[in-house]
Amino acid sequence: MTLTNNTFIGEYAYSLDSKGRVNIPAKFRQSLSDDNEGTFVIARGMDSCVWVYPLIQWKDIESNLRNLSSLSKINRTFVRNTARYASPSTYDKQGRITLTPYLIDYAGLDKDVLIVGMVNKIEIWNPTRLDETDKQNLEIDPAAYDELAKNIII
Amino acid sequence: MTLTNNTFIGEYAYSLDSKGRVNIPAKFRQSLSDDNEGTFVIARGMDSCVWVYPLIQWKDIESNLRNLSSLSKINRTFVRNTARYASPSTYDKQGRITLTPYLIDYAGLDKDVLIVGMVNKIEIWNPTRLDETDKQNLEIDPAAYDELAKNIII
DNA sequence: TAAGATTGTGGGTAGTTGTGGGTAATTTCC
DNA sequence: GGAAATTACCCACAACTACCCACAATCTTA
Repeated sequence: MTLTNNTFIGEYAYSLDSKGRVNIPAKFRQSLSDDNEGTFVIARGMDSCVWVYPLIQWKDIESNLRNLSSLSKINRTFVRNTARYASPSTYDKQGRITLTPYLIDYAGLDKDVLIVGMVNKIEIWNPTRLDETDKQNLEIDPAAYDELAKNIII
Repeated sequence: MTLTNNTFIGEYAYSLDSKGRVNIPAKFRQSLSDDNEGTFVIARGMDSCVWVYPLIQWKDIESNLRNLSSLSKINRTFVRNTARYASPSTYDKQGRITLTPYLIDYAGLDKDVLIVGMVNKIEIWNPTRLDETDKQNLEIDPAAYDELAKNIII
């Protein structure tokens, strides 16, 4: 059974090896469409985690960045912050991608990691940090939920 | 694995040797399309860094500059500042380009340099200066920044 | 339930990449 | 025109990365 292409849901506990490699869950790989050529782009998440995009999804982001003129300082800063920590990573025959030392450090990753499907992308977390983040987010402003409700039906 | 042509992302710590040469990361070179003939154009960045364009990208910029009328003073200044410090540089068999003394001095480059992919061009930084620039940019208007992110990041 | 297939994890090896330096060709200056 | 300085090209080594193989655990299927 295959869900929609390039769509990721669910949570998996995997491990990061000494060479900085993590497995991408088989279900996620199966969901990848062929035009991704088995490649993801890893980037710095807005939370304390690593974001993993399917290549074609990232290309969308890239073409938006390409249209920002470097004459404007805020554009330069934005492009730099986004592109700087990103890098493509093709999975090997075992289904693993290699993370960069910077991102491993940024997300505080150790041997045990959690892989979380975020629908259009994947997040890689240190389990402890995800717990902490969850706790902080428990007190979300109900008004914010009402705002969300306007945009999504569940 | 093939990313989009002439597109650069990621950050690399490399070194500038005594002859003014810096390596262009292998991934960046692989992304260069053949019509660039292994040539980049180095120019003075708007921040305190060196900008490195693929040749064909630079030709685009040139034709844009050509269309700026010299009747306007700001146009004259802009064209002059852009063209004056630019020069082509073909990489050698080891993948290195040679920087001009002026640009090395302008960017304050020492032995250790950071190479940053900026999607359509490459930046070469003195790590210390990039840190400082990062800190200054923290005071950028967050609302304007979020506005950018809203339109781009998925 | 048992056999086979698939999936996750660890490690070895060959090829690639980054860095330093040497030599020949070219340019500059007197 | 010739010497000095600069530039371009080439070679060699060390570190790293990507690829490959092997095994164990899990899931699937008969």
